[in-house]
Order: sequence, then C-alpha cells, then structure tokens
Amino acid sequence: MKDALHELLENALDRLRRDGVLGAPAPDFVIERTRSREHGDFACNVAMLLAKQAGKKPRDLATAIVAALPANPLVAKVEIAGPGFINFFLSDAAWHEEIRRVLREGAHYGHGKSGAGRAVGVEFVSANPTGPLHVGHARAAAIGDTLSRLFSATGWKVYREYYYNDAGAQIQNLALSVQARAKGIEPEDPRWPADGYRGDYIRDVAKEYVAGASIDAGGERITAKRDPDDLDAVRRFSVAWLRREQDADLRAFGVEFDVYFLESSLYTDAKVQQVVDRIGAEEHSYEADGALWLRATEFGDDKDRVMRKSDGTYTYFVPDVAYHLSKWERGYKRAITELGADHHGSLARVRAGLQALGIGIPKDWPEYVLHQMVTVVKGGAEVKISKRAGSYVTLRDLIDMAGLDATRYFLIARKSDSQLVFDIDLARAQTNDNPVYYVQYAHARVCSVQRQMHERSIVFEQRDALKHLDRLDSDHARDVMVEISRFPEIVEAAAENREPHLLAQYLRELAGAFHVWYNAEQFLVDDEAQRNARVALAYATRQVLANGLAMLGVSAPQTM
RNA sequence: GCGCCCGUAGCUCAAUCGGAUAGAGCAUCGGCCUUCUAAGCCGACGGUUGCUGGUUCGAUUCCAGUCGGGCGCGCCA
Repeated sequence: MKDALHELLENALDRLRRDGVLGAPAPDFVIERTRSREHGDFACNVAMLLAKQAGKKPRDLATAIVAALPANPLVAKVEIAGPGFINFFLSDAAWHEEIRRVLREGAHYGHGKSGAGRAVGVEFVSANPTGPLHVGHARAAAIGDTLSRLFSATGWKVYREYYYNDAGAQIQNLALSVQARAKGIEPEDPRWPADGYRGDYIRDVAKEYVAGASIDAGGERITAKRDPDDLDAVRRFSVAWLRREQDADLRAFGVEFDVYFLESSLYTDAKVQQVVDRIGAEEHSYEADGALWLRATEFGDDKDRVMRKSDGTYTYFVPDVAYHLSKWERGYKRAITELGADHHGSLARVRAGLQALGIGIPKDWPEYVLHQMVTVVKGGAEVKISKRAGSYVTLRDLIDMAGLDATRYFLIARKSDSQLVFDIDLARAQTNDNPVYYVQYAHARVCSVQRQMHERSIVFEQRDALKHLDRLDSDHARDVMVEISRFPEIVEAAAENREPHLLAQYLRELAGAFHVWYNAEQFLVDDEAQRNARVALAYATRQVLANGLAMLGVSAPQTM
C-alpha cells in the first residue's frame, strides 16, 4: 500500500519538476502510518522537507503537490494538515483489495522480494563446545533464527551458520576436566585443573568415555578409547559429546543450521596463516615484545592487537578474521554476526582485521546484532548464570519449564539491546501474562468458528464473500483490516532493521484488534452475504497470524 | 579514566531510520458469559520520556554535557 502511494507522490513531484516548481533532487521523504484516524491512514512529510528548497511555505507546496497527484481508486480523500502534512484517506476498496490479496497469496502474504535472491549469512549462538547451552544462547538462538526467517521472507537466500571454537585453550580445559573426572578427581580436590569446568555434565561425559560409548556428531562417529591418559582421545570424545548435546537442544528449540564451521579447520587449511601473511604483505602488522601485532588503530580500533603471541600461538581473533573472510569469499552480500554484548569488543577487531587484508571488504561489513544479558528469576530470586562454575539455567531447562512457544516468543519480544529478565514463573504460567497465548488464542478462535460452521453445515462461499466485503462496515472490522495491511511493512522493517521484536509486538496488536472485533460482532449470522464477508475477514486474520507466528517459529494451534 | 548499550505510567516494555494529542500488557478499581472458546471484551486510574542546554517548522528519537544502571577495555575466549 505504501508503495502505491509512493508512486503517486513521485508522479506528482515529477510533474512539479517539469513545471519548474521544484528543483531536480528527490528528497528521502517518508510515508508513514498515522497515529490518529483524524490524520487519515497515511501521512507524508515531503512538503515540509522541500519547502526551503522550493522557496514556498510548506502548506502552499503541499497544496501544489496534492493538485498534481494523479487520481487513484485507492485514495478517497487527501488533506493538508498541521505544519504541512499530506494526509491520505484510503477508500474502503483499498482495504477490501488487501483482504483479497491475503486470501489469494495465503502463506506467501507478507513475503517480499527486496532481498532479490542475494545471499545473507546469519551467524548465531556459536557457543564453545564446553558446556550445555544457557539462557544467553537461547536468546541468541531465538533472535538469530527469527532474523533468518525474516530474511527468507524478504527474498534473501539465507545461510544459518554456527562457528565452533573447537581449537582453543578452553577445549584443553574441557579435556583436562573430563580427564580429571574420569580419574575420579572432584572439583574440590587440589589436583583439579585450575580452569576446569565444574558442572555435573563433565561427570557424565567422563562416565561415558570410560564406558566406551559412541557419539554421532557433525557427520562422524566417535568412539571413546576409555583410556583417561590419552588426552587427545578424551578431547575428541568430549567435543563430540557436547556438540551432540547442543545440536539436540537447538533442534528441540526449532533451530537448525546450514553451515557448521569448525575453527580447527582454519588451522588445518592454513587459513589463519594466510590471513597473517596477507596482513603482513599489506604492511599493517609489526613485531614488538616478541609478538606480532595488527595496526588495528589504523582502522578505528582503540589499540593495536596481538595476532601471534610470543609463544607462537595465535590469539582467538585471527581465526575470527579468517572465518569472516571465508564468509566474504563465499559470496555473502550481507553477513550478520549475532553475539552477546559482552563480546562487542570483538566487533572493531574483526572489522579492522578484514580492512587490513586490503581486498575491498566494506568498512561496515559484517553487520552485528548484539543482545544484552539475560537474568533468570525464579520464585522472586535471581538464578545465577555462571558457565565456568557450572551452575546456570540451560536452554533445555527453559523449554522444559515454559514450553517451546512461550520461550521463543519471550526471548524475541523485546529489543535485543535491552536487558532481559526471564521470569521462570511467569513464562511457565499458562495465563495471558504471556502474550504468546493471546496471539495463539486469536488463531484458535478462528479455527473454532470454522468448526462451528462445519457442525451447523454452513457453507462458506469465498467467491461470494469477496463480492460482499463492503458489508464489513463497522469500525472494529475496519481496524482489523488496517492491522492486516501493516503486515508486509512490519516484515520488511523487522528484517531490514534487524529488529525481530517488531514482529512479536505487531502480532499482539493484530490479535488485539481481532479479539475486539470478535467480541463486538457475531460472525455466523443468517444473512449470507454478511456472514461470508465476516468469515472471509476472519480467515484473512488467521492467515496473517499463522504467517507471522511461523516467522517466529511459534506454533499456530487450532484449539487451546 | 576510555568505549558501547540502556534510563519512558507503580512493574515489564513499545513508539514505524526527526512527525501531529507518547501507546500496550501486568497490577489496582468498576462493569460484560442462556449467543462462534471469558486464555476474551468495555471503562477508570496512571507521564515534566533521568536532568540541563543545543540543532529546526517539529525532539522519546539527533548533538553536547551531566546523573544512574549494565557490559567491555589481556600476548583469555
């Protein structure tokens, strides 16, 4: 709808340019939904933006623009208001046409083509395979997966990526911890490794290792050697065990990845070395204090960064750069890296490293989505999250307690860069405190109407209904139609701005408009044309709710 | 000390890349079920958008400063 108005306005502006009223440059004007119905359905600020350039008062210019607007059946009335807004009042036919479109396009309604089939890589979770996934990972998973679904819906070819840090010191700590457990050493024991992982799962890994268990993970089968002194074997088994664990949790959360990228492969394929060499060849590195440094300050970072430590090993960020280089080489026009705010420092570092390669990667590539901390509250008290200490709420815990739908909705429903309090008691409560039920209930209600029709042997004639949409003459029905028509705009905005919470919020508003209408009007009335029109709108509402919930990875139940 | 994020109703949060009279839910109070699911609806109450300036037709939004909270500032990841 916005697009149609945009075209009309461009038309009018062209005409004024030909008439010499306006100069050449086209400003970035905005067409937006109005807050109040007095201001029409859409408002445009173009006259206020162009007033200076045209040497006219905003309202006078607005008058000229309106006079130059081509006639269009979608527009019932145009007014000039306030400081110079051009307010569009759409005709009933415009809303009816949108309802027809919903029923025609079905599951595709709301999907767009702005991505034009280009490739976008979305990396998220990327947890170290050293422990079960916790609530922070859960938030990352919900955000990353919903973003991916939004990109798919806007015409992008999406690749979900998971980066496994399977090569660093933390993996060594994991192996040492499992080894210690396998030898019967407890965390309280003085012989326990200094940075060992103390969680109970370490005991489980050790038990299975000693028992000679087999693990299927990452497309290969690892069988335990049972010998605690073979640290390399312990390490391989432990990583496989945790990968399997994480994969299972993510699958239970409705999240699957297209690419699992192993940090270790960057070493075996010499990609890390190539990055260091390339940066050296570009003369963006230097040796000092026995280490090799990146001149990160040349590329906007706070300070220069060590790439190769004096002990000859690389710091973690060099493989990070090599990994992102791989994304670039694989043709991602956009790359989104989703990570916790406590890692935001790596942003400048990775970008600096990519710049130092001197191969034309844009300065703001990759894009980032940072999510703030999640604190978990239960029974009014905070549950501490401490991965190293081994005591924390896991993704699996959340799913078990609150269910898949509530957990996903909860974690997505607010802006990712604000802190989140996850109240376990609230999330598990099956009440409308939890907005996901409110939205799902609206969907279930339409299904219930359909069941009623079946029971009463009422036949819905869609073709007839679409001829009688003018029978939807109440303000409540109109509000529902207006809400429905916002869906494509919301999907586009949520994807483009990387703000999936917009969709969660929108669905609540759509459900709200529906519930109000539902309470105000009986759908299944005797008047056939009236009934068909209302059922058509109810079906359209259900379709949009279902499409939106699918983008959130939340189910759309037929009954509740 | 420096950098990033956040301060909006009693609580949890929105506010369409600067728009018109800042909106929902929860909580509190008062109404609505012989009618398609009351997991719903209607009404009331609730605000100097932390504070002070600046930019302009217009600022919750942008800028400067300030106060408060979180995170980061390793040859850890």
